[in-house]
Amino acid sequence: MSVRVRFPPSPTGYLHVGGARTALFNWLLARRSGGVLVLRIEDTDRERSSDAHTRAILDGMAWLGLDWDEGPFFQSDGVERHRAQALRLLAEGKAYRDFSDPAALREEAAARGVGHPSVLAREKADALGAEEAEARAAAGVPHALRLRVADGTTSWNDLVHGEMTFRNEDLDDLVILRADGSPIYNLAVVSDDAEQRITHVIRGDDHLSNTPKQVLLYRALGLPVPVFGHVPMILGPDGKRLSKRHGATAVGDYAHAGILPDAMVNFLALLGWNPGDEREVMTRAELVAAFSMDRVQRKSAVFDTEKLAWLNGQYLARTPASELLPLLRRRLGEEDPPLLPPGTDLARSAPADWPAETRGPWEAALVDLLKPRARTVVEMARQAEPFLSAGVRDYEEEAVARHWARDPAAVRVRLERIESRLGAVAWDEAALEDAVRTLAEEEGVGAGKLIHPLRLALTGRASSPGIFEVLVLLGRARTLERLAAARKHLARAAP
RNA sequence: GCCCCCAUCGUCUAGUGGCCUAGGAUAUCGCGUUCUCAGCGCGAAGACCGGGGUUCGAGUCCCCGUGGGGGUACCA
Repeated sequence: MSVRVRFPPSPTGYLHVGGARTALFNWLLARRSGGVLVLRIEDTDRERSSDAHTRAILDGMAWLGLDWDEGPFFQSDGVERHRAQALRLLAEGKAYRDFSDPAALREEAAARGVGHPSVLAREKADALGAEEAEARAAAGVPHALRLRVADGTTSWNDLVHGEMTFRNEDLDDLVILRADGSPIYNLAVVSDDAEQRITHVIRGDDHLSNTPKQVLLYRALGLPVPVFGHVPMILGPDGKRLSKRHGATAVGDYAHAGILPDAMVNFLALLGWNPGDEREVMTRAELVAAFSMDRVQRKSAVFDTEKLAWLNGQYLARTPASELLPLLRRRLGEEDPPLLPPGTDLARSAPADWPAETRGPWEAALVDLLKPRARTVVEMARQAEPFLSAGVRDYEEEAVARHWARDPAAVRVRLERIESRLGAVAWDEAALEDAVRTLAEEEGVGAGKLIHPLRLALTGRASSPGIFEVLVLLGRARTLERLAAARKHLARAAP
């Protein structure tokens, strides 16, 4: 029998990382086993569900590269089936009508010290008798339907927790159909999972205590019980369930923060699972090949954004410039103020004297320079800034203090000498490096004494990619312009 | 309250009775490479929640406690 798994998000919000991880484990299992992943939108909570949320979730899946094989199905399309099954249970005597008022029932249960209100509901139903119940129902008296849970225990063999057993007395005579005729979640899920012939239910362990109820429902309905696997939840840094107050929890937030989908998938896979060896940076194919439910952790995991950032940095360094370019371009447009007018090509920021014929596209060279030292696309955008603006916007205060302020007059002279050397030298890394180092020797100073002030003059910052690479990327004309501007700035500061 | 799950470095984890003076990764710190930053290389520091058992031997099995999490709805 081939594996059929499902991912059933509620469209009551965006796709959050916990959901994404559950989706990923299902996807991994499906792909690993050559099975099928079914996407089902559980939209029965009409109040909170919306099409916009459904789209957001689908977008999140698409971004992560998690494709599904069947669906999306909508749970709301199955309500007639759910209702019919509830009624069938009633007809078979496996469920009963509950005419009581829920609030009153709770109060009475509390007053009498009865653990479960449903035992009262059952008492009342039994006292009422089947005939009277039918009469009332026929008269249109509103009532819910409850499953009659027999004594005994309910067990299943969980893929991650092993043998699980619950005492039925600790379970409710759960409502399966509300007084308004709408089916309750546990019934809808069981019905849909059976309808969609789901063989493995892989979900968060917050569903652990729903499972015995669902097993009871499968049995009552005479449906095959799937295999269950309850994966641990994802926690915030404080050890509490991950939620909005921890900051970014939506998958889209991470896309926006410049995380690559492959990195996110890799990171999520490692949250509660490991391949059994010491690999960490793994491609999708490697993840699929290595995945197995029996290496899923039982303990919940803290979502560590630092490690995500590290992993993302690993991916950035390995991703070709051509793939990063569109992401960087979009991000540049999102900066405030935009570093690049949205929709514009990055190539238009290239210096006029860039020799594309020998060095290839300027924007690709830029990305290759930036990507090894950035952990996110957002960082790349920030580091790209000095290469995009017409001139240096402002000189970092701290950098000025360190590299210029001590002896502005001397710095000015040195910049001037660099400027005159660079006017004539061939514009490639080796020649530039030679020119600068030769000058340093002639001046009798370490190369750093030239390089640091030069970096500040060209980028406005104390740190950047290697200075000679920066020079190459800036081109001669811009370099000379910026040097002149820097000298002017220095002259104003210390005439 | 009741039911359930969980418990190894700050974090993600390896570990399925002797291979553990507990391994890796990240984060932190130091050194090196070097024009800065990042990276990379090397190194340091850092954990078996507590108590009882079982056993020749326990991080590994059992019990209790403690802590954390989930559930307890005519929510999903």
